[in-house]
Amino acid sequence: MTRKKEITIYDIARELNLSASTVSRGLRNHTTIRKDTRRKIISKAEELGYRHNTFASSLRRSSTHTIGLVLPRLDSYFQSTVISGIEKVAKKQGYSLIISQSEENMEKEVSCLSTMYNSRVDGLLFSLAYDTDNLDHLDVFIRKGIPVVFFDRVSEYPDYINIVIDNFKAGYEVTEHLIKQGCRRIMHIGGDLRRNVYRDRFNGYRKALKDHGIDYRDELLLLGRMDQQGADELVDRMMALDPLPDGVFASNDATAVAVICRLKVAGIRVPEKVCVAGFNNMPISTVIDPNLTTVDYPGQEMGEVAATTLINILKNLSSVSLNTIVLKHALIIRASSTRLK
Amino acid sequence: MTRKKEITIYDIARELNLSASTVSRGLRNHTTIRKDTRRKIISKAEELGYRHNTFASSLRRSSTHTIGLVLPRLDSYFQSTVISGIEKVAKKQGYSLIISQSEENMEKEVSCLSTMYNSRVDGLLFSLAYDTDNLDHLDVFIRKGIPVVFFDRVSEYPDYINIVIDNFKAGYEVTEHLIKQGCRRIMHIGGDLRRNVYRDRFNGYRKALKDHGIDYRDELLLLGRMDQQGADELVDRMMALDPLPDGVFASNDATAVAVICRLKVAGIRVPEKVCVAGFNNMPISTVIDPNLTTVDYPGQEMGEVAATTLINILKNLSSVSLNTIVLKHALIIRASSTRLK
DNA sequence: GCAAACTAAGCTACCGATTGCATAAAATCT
DNA sequence: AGATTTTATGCAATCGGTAGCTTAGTTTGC
Repeated sequence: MTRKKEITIYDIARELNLSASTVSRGLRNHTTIRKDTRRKIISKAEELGYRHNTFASSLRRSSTHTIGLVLPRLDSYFQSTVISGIEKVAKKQGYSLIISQSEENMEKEVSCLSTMYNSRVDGLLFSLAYDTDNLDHLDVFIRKGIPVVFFDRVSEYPDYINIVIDNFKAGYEVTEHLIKQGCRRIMHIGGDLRRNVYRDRFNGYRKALKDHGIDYRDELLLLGRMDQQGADELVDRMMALDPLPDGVFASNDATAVAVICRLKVAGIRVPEKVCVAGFNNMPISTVIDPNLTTVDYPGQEMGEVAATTLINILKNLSSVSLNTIVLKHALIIRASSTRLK
Repeated sequence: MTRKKEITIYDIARELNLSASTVSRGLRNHTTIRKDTRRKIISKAEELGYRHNTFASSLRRSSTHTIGLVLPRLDSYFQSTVISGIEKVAKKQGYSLIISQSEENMEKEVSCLSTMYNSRVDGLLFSLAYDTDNLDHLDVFIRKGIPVVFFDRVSEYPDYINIVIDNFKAGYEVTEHLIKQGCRRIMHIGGDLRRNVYRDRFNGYRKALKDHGIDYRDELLLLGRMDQQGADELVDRMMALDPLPDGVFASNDATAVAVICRLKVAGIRVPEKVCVAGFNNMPISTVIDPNLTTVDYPGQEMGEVAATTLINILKNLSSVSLNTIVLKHALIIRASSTRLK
């Protein structure tokens, strides 16, 4: 390994007959440095191939210019759109991003957070794992005054900032739409009700039923992990019902698609016999035949808003008075739930 | 913001009447520290809520325990499986991961790399943007002896380590399969031939044609961006052909799916009239009707191997003699290309 | 019983950028 | 011109951990 000596501000200072302080200030566009001195410093820095030493700087200023991101899964299209949004904003604002996945597991989540804490992130973006049931692992962040912004799977505590969509309303809209298509036995497939996204959608579903004079029935509620494997099992349980539901509102598109596929295999027609709706508006929703009714969820935008919010707090640009930011969603009606009238 | 003072090794040292060096060594399991001294140090550290200061340590040791990852896109299912693999290994090995996307654009790629360089990553994992046509931006890494491991979209230079699958063979296999299904006018849809993945698959396609006595025809080659929008345009161009091809080998599943959807809309039956095959074995491939023939591409595993390889180099565990690691792929034959015999 | 060898721990000079305070030089005022 | 302000720069301490060299204390060897 070639180990070439690093250029420091001292090297630049020596070459220009200046002090290190001046060089340091010059590189950071300090007001007290004359313009042409600054120019000289910057061009010399380039000439020598200087690179800023983040560690020395972080050590001195005890701020790292790094944002931590902890989320349930990396290998999911939805999550990746969120990350993409976060990364774009962070890059533009000059923040580094370190990422860790909890794999939907509270224990791993705790360990991710501890890594983030030890990496001294300036702030944290956070989406909860499936089974997290307390937030004690956030205490250290609070105690140190490290701001935390939740997105998507947010916390119930009012101390944190949350970026969400109106899951209750979205759930209501989907259910109401199914009712208007003539469905009366509507099944809801969701995840752990400790997670706001699932709970709120479920509550929206219940409210819509109630408002339309339909009794809620426990046997039409199916909860479980909504990933690839989980979906199969959930669909098994659905198919075991007799009679089958005449409408299905699944809390994500992957599960809705699994439902449609299974119904098709069983020779049950969608939407004539069973209307199906999903959630998230993933690319898959326009590939499945019939195309899937779903809720457009602005992942990329959510990432951007979350990152922007956090960075504004870090830069003290934002009064921390805001608590929850609600992004727009949209019900997208497609063939899987459309019965011609 | 509460700003509580950080605990340092000096605090621990004072409390235990030891020197900072001893504490530092004790925390790192140095041999010259007595076992019970070490125990005392560690328990005192926990008691006081000490956390290791990475910056001070990085500054002193000029090594960051951080891996940089630069890839074309974050909002892609395939990429996210790779990232997931990388993250798991990095976490297990105690490395932080910082991630940046080039958005398929060489200019941004250059800027990502410069960020990575300035963040002083210990090593770099790298997959090329769509239009990158030289690697000058890697020079600084080479000069500093920072190891770089390519994956998926790799470089042609022999100085770097590459993690790939055998794209040539895979392309050959797909094409040969289509030929065996009776296709004679086989279209190939791919990306920029400067990228190994596209070039190799294309060459495999050509070779298979040749080996089976079919002339290669330029009009049956369609190159372009293979993302969501790009796919639509490519499919437009395909549909303009007269006569249409009787087989299509697309270099990713998204494009293959777009092809099938368009053919279906046009009332052209798949696979009876046109056989279609994709690449990557994304979840979408089992949703499209008919299910898509494709090549299974081990994304998660590729990420794991890339990260492991890099970390082994960083730890000097690996002779750098290895140059290319080829992972297994698998042709997965499904209905979209199966004509009953 | 005393020198040699070994153990365990301490001393101190870094790593490189930052910043409050001091100071020199130049500009402005009286 | 001399006093005062302003502007531009330098000095030196600091952030917290690391590692080479020393040293005090203990064990082993003859």
